[in-house]
Amino acid sequence: MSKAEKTRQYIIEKTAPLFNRKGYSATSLHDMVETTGLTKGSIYGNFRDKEEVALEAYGYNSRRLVQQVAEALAHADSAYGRLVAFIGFYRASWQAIAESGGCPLMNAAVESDDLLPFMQPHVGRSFLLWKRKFAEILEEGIANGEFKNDISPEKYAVTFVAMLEGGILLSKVAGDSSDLFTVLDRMKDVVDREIRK
Amino acid sequence: MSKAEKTRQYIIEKTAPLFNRKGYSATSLHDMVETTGLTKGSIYGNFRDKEEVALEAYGYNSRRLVQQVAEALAHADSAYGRLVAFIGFYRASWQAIAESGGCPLMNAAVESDDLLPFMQPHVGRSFLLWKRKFAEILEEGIANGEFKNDISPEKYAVTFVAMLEGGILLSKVAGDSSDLFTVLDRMKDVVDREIRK
DNA sequence: GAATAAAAATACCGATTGGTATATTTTTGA
DNA sequence: TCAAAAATATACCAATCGGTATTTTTATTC
Repeated sequence: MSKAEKTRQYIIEKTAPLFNRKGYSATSLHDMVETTGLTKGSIYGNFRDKEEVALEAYGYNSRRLVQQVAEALAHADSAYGRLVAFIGFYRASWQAIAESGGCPLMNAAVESDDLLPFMQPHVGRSFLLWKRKFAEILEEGIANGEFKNDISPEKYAVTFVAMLEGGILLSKVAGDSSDLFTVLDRMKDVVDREIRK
Repeated sequence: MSKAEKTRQYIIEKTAPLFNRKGYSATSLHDMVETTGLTKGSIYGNFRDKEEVALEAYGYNSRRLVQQVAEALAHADSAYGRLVAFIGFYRASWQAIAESGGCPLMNAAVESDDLLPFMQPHVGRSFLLWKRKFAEILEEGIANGEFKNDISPEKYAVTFVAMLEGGILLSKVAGDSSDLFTVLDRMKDVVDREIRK
């Protein structure tokens, strides 16, 4: 990895949390200079413009979340176990998510609709992947006989993602875990009562 | 109503959609001047600063939403009818909400956490009222025998608000009503199967 | 280790930001 | 209708915005 590639990665990793917390348009070059300890010249030597840094930072933030979830699911040895681990992941890391400024997908989605049009397709893809992840686990469980075979994986996936995002939003606003936990409890209930055989 | 009060109200009503679409910090004085047709001098003659306009605009946006929902519920003559009307309201007006930049509560919530600290308590109160509205209908239905009496109004209220906000988010990102409609269908199902006697 | 290439720092640019002091116009009440 | 007061417009301000040309420093390669 060349020097340039290293600093490029360094800039992304350092600014990513900032972009998630302050927002992608509200984060200024000055903020970026401050948190990286580099200068504008250095940043613009490695990136075309602020948009490019923001886009890479969003990619970093969303990929990190996906990766963390993947790690949480790695030890589960059944579709049911993976669903429970998914729910457990959010129970365990809601505080970290709240402190880092909330769900990166939701933040970028809300900001991107009129302010960051270049980011919108990326956010759209992230949400599709997110729903797919849920749906795949459900399909797997149906295929191997863990789950009832008359359920719609796509519809449950949409409902679960909506509940998760809504729960995160409510808990962030209230500054309290209880609303998200209420939603997570409900999700666990639905899995046990409606999905699991 | 004096001239000043009239223009004050005029400024709020004209800028409110703009704040919801572009965001409260990204909307500039220039934007405000453009959409109102007034000048900076006139705006600053009626408001202390941009924060004050933003706060009033948020109040206007959230109050308008509450009022629209209240109108949708007005004709229902039972707790069940009000729940169905609530769900129906979002089915009928999702496009209008999407075009106006999304749910004003969600937008302000996402932006306020680090960027608009002065707005956070107001948003928190809005969500509390939102949850209360749902819970009240559920309590009413339990009291008059429409609904099962072993359900928790607060927990169902939290779950419903989370589903709604999450569904709106998914549909806005996808630019398509189907995800929100999936969630609304699910809510109707839950009401019929778990809540209604 | 010197020459060269690459990366980073400095110093600057015009445009835009939120905000204000002052001048002008328009309401308003006698 | 005519002053006084209130409301609006004009003209300006310093600070910050994203971005760039140029110089200086640091890596790299022979």
